[in-house]
Amino acid sequence: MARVRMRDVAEHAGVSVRTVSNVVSGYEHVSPDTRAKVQRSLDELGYRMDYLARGLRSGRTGFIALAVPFLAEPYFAELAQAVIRAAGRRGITVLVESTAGDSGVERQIIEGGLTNVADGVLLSALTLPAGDVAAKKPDFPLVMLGEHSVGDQFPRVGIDNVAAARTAVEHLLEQGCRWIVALGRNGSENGRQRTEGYEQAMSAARVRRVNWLVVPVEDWTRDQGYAAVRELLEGDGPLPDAIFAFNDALAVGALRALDASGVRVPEDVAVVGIDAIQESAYTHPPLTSIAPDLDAIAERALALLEEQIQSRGASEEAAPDGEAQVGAVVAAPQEPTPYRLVVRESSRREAPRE
Amino acid sequence: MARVRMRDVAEHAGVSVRTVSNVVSGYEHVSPDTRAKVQRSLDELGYRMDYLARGLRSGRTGFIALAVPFLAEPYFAELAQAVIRAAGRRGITVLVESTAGDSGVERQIIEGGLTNVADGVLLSALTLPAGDVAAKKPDFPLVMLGEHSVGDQFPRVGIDNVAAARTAVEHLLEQGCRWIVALGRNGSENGRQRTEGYEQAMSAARVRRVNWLVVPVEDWTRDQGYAAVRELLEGDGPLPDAIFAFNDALAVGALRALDASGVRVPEDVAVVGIDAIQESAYTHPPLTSIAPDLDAIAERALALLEEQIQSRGASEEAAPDGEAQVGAVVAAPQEPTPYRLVVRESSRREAPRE
DNA sequence: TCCAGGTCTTGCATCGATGCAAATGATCAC
DNA sequence: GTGATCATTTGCATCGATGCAAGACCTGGA
Repeated sequence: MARVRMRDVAEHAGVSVRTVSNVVSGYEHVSPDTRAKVQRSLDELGYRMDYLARGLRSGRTGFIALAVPFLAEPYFAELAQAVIRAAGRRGITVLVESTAGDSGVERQIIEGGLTNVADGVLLSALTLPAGDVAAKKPDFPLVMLGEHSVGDQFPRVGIDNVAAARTAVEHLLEQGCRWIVALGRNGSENGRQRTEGYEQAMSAARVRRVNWLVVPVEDWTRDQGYAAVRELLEGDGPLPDAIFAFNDALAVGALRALDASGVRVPEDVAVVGIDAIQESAYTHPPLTSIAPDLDAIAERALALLEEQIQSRGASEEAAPDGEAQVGAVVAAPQEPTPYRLVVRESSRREAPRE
Repeated sequence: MARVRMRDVAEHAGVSVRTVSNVVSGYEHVSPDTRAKVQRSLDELGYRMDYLARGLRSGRTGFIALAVPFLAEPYFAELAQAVIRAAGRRGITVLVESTAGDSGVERQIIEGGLTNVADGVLLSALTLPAGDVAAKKPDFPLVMLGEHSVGDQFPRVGIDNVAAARTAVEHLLEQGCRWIVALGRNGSENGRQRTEGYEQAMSAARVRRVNWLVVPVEDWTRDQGYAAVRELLEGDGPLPDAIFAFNDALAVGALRALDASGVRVPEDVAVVGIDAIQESAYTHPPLTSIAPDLDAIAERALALLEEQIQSRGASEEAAPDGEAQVGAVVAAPQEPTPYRLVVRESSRREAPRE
């Protein structure tokens, strides 16, 4: 059974190929009779659109690419799920790429490796050096997820990392914690911002500098969190009051390390994370975290991307060989998406210690 | 900057379009001179292949689709990651679909909704009724992941669910457990098989029937595991010895419920899961689980799929309007992929109780 | 009766690449 | 010198759909 093409349907129904196309695409000026007749042939032969051919001719494929560093990291998996769901509502199919934190792949994407397969790209960059994005000036629709895009050349969707970190730390301070360790500083922009939020909150609360501590890690993974806290516990000094982990994976690792050493949470050390991944409701004890609104992120990212996709179509008409004007269209800076503080046991203290 | 096409490169290099194509695709009979010249133009103009056009003409896109029920479920996320990695090694790009456990979407995929965008499909079906797959006889390359494909019409890759369940239960028996609850029976084929493995092990160990218990759930999620165990604990009877959860998500929920009720693991109740998701190494206590070899699954699934893809190309030549012969090509039943038992604290008993 | 203005339908060119087979040119054996 | 062989390069048709614009047909008003 070879493929059924529009031509086959057209012959079967006794109309032209173009008319079949009109029926399929829902063109309005088709007589009810013709439409019914064609529809019958369509069903009978089991016609299915060849998306490649349509994409080639029309310049739109109905696909977008989503690039995340590690799909196996819960946060990205949940983000991907949200994007896929939101895209489904818009009739868009998502092509998921895993860049594996390799800036080579990320760069390739920036340079348009997926253009004309995907109408646009959602990029959750991890390692990409700031300069690269700026330098490349991609000429296709692109929206950054999570990270501040340096120089704000492209729209970016995500929470305010500084504010989110500040909220988390303020919560710990409200619980009476005074000696709070920030866990997770690394080379990323995101890490820098969350560190800044931590410092703002500590500073505003007039916590003495000797009680500030920023612990570096390589990746934001459970095992790095575990290893870092393990090391912290092996020192002979007194324990901190609380740990603010830059994401939940680190927090999960921290909880495990504390548990293994018999440190009580939250009585001895309170813990807070960011992301509110599903797992965080099931840790021991359940983890307090900052919950970004993933659906809102996905929705807005797609809206922005579609905006770019449409304006691109238009601008290419207007200026066949002009400069890349994509960025300009969406010059308006985006407000950060909302987040919530989800308070669970890991940070709840009956009566502040101090 | 409009797109650079082969034609542009050809003009720039002073050769024919076909020669450019030959250089790009690595055709061997191209003189070094020409190749170098074309390559220079390619680089200079920044040529990038239009995959749609190539796919349309050649019938191969270099994409495969991976359909999983919930991408946000760690097991599927990790599976997807493994598939993406393995595909990357073969120069294949993966299109991830989330069927959301909706058999409508699954059926659509079976019926070929993605054909000629994807060269083949890897389907991890969840809800799809047995009959559907059998009835539809898809005429495109398809490999099932995880589930036994009913009637074995298509190749299927995955562990032996019965044996894996048996291994898990045998481990509990070896630890001295006698009253083991199986948690997770539901409508799925997978659930049936794991129940069977449980029964085989219990039966072989001559455990009294009164100590058998299979607890049903709707989905294999943390909250279902939590709710089911919660209910179990609220009964006034004595506690079971152990819980065998059909997957790690259920086990995580179970652990949380036990923890919340002050039941000690493994002293009071031992717990074992299946999947060995990354999270399972960080639970309280760390969870014993069955670890399928995801890389092996991904590798083999891709190998089988490529085999089908190639043989399809061939068979279409041979029999332009013949029946779907895809299934026949891979008639040889597949051996299950390997798995390991990963023993952690949740099931380790110093001295058996009984 | 004729034309304007609308609906409905169609043919042809085209998107950017590759399959096919033939043309060109070089090399070699006889 | 001549035909055969092989490497190299090319032109043309084609994959399956849509953009475009014109053609066919119908209606109602002058």
